[in-house]
Amino acid sequence: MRIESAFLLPAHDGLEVAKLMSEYDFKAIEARWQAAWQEKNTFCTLGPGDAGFDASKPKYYVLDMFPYPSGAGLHVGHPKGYTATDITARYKRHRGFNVLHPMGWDAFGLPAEQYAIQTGTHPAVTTEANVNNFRSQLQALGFSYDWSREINTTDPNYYRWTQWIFKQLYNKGLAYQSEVPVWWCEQLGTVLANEEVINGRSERGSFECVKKPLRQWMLRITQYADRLLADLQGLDWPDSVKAMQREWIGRSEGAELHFQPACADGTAVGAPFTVFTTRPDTLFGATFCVLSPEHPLVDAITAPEHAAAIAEYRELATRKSELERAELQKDKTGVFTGAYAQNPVFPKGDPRHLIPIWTADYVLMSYGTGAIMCVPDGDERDREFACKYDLEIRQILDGDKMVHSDFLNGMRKDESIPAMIAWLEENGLGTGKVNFRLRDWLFSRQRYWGEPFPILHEMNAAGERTGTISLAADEDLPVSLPELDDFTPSAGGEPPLARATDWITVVDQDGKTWKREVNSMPQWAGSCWYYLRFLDPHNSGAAWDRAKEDYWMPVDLYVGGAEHAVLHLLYARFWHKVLFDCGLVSHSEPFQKLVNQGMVQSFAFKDSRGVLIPVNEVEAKEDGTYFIRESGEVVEQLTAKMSKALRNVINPDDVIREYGADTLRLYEAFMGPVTASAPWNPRDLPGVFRFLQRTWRVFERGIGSEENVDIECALHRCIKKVGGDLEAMGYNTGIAAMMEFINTATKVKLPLTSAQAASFCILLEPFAPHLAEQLWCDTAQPSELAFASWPSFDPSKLVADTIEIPVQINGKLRARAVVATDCNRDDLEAAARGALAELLEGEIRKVIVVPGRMVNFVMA
RNA sequence: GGGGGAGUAGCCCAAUGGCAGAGGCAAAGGACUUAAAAUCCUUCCAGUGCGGGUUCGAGUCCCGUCUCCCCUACCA
Repeated sequence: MRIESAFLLPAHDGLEVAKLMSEYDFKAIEARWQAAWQEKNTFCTLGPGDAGFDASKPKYYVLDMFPYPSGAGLHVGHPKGYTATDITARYKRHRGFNVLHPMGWDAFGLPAEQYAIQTGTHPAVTTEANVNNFRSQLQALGFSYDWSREINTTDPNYYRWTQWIFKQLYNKGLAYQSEVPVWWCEQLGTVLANEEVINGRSERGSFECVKKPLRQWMLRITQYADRLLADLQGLDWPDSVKAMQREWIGRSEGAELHFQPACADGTAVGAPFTVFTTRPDTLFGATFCVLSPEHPLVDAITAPEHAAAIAEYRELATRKSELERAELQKDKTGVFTGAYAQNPVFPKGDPRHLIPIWTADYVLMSYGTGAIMCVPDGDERDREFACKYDLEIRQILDGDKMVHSDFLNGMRKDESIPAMIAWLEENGLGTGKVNFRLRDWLFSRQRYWGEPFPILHEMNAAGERTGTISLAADEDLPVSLPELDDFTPSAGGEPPLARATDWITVVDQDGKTWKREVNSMPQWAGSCWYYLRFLDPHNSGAAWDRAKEDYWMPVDLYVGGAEHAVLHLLYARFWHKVLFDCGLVSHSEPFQKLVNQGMVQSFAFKDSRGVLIPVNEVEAKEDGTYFIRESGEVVEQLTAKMSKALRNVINPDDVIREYGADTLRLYEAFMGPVTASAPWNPRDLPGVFRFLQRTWRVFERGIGSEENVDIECALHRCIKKVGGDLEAMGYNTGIAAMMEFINTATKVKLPLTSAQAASFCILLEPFAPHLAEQLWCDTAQPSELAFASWPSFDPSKLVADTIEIPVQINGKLRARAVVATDCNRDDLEAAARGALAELLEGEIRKVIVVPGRMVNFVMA
């Protein structure tokens, strides 16, 4: 692209510059308008309490999942979602909404801390540099964020309120300390939440994790399990995300029942144990029980002659990491304890009364009660185990009917389960019970770069904790992070905050000594409520103003990646419900509509052995196949995630440099439906770039005084289509409609009228705002483009006077009839008969006439 | 094993149950040009993974089946 010297004139001479330009110079245009938006605070949003705020207008809160500002900067996946929300935000402004469209930084987290450990650079320094980089990258894309509302979770003025919300949780009894077996990751030097451990490895870094008992802070999310489940129903969320949350909460109905352990001779030994089952009605078929190796009762009931074998098995199980357990998959192992359980449905002396108790690691201590009753006739896993160890299999099911089950015989499960629960409760043997997979949320980490807890532990004279806890007073918030220069865990495995000896010790007015909590909050804390802080980001007296919350909430559109389907979205819903119960927010759910944008993938190449080859080692042949440059070996093209190793990462800065931000935005939106994943295909970029160029050329013709009917019809079709598509987030088809219009205008070779130009600029603005602003300015439109009313379309201009209607016989196209557009049923049928003529000889059974659409004759 | 989603032209992708094609890429031809690039114009191509069903009419709805992607998994 040629740069003329005129382009270098300052922005305020823009009108003159535009006249000198002969080509679409995106660089000058984008720089100019980004500066203008910033200077004029175009996208600064007023809210309740602000002077000039118009409360009569409807509101629209459109939110992106705010990013973690990584050192790698933005990649082209980020703008896919951000472009979608920006298009919608800009569209809603044209529709007269007060639009809240903010951006911020989820900036606490591990990478900055690990970088600090390696280099000594303070995480705050790294974070600030990364944030500055992210901000300028986002601004280069021309997003209409209200930057005056920018927030950063690591800002003490922000985490002050994160701590304040924690206090509300604590005061409601939802935060507690517990010595729990937790996932400990040696490499990361911290504990992790269940959700952060996948197959025994850390989600971040994929390091091995082990279970270890430690004193930790927990949040009672389980208390909200039922509501978190039930309220999913009213949300406009993807089914997949709802399904994932449902599974994660894992509600299952069944019963708990109690078994008395006994020796081989039937004498009771040890305390009764409880099992959870979804099929208590299969108790007549229970032929053994299994306790998890970690179950506390195992030692107590093990018969002496089995003690050695049991000890060895338990030792093996504890050493086996969760990873190994998962890898061994279905290969079940177990050991007999030598003890028996009394099956209460059979009398003493009945050979079916005593059933052996085994221990096996396919039963997990972390689910249910850590003990199960086994019904090999009903459960596949139990059957497999029974077969392997030659345990009894007793039939209780015939098809879907119960058999050999006394009072349950002949019933289906919908009758037999309640019947059995009633019987159990009557006899004091068990109760109906709802069980959840959801565990309480492990809420503490052993990190520096996180929110400190507003917690003080009382110390006695000997320097020991008394167990009394007090909360930091509201006026003492924030509890700021102390300065450190060593971020590694301190001696004795204490978190890095334990190194800040001055910071830790607090002496109160009475001279009593307290020590600060040295754990910190997990990264999720800040993202649990950031959407509320955006409403009132500079409020120093409260987390948010209630009137502002009342006006803006809930979030109308929330866009982000599917990877947050359970973690962030479940935690945020939990906090929001707690805030709702505290009377601090007006709705029980924060995010009304959720959309997961698809992944932007990239091409990769695979050789004949299946090895992935970096993109820069591959060249294309003329016939469209690919080969390795050095060896000449032909490789297969496939779609993969972008990764440094494959060298197929696309940097948005490069795209902006070559084609401009408008082209990048347009391409991201044109790739396909916003929810679909698709590979970044550099060959498609010139297509959208050409569209912008053609648009530029159409406007280069200047403004015409005469209204051309073809252009006018095409424009009204375009207005209708783009508006409808934007309501449905059909960005790709909306762009196609604008291309259609520009193609028509290009062919007609006449200038647009001023009104036509204005309408088209408004349609274009959400997608390619810089170019739209320039054209708006060049055609001397009054008012401000960003808030110009969306044009309306004239239905009479949408269609021609006559249309061609397909005429079918038995659903097959046989002729066409040209009729007036507003042709009625009878006239249409007559015209159709005329078009078919002699083909209609024979019995006509039925005639289907759809005015404006088609005619179908059903013939014998 | 369970759950979610997708299969339409050489490729990406459109089609309130109503003529399979809006748009883009690629390809071919032409105009312009000394030439090339750019630009403009024109053209080419599938019957919708497969098998049934409902319907006057199915890419679209229902049943079955195959393939691919994502999530999840001894959850009792």
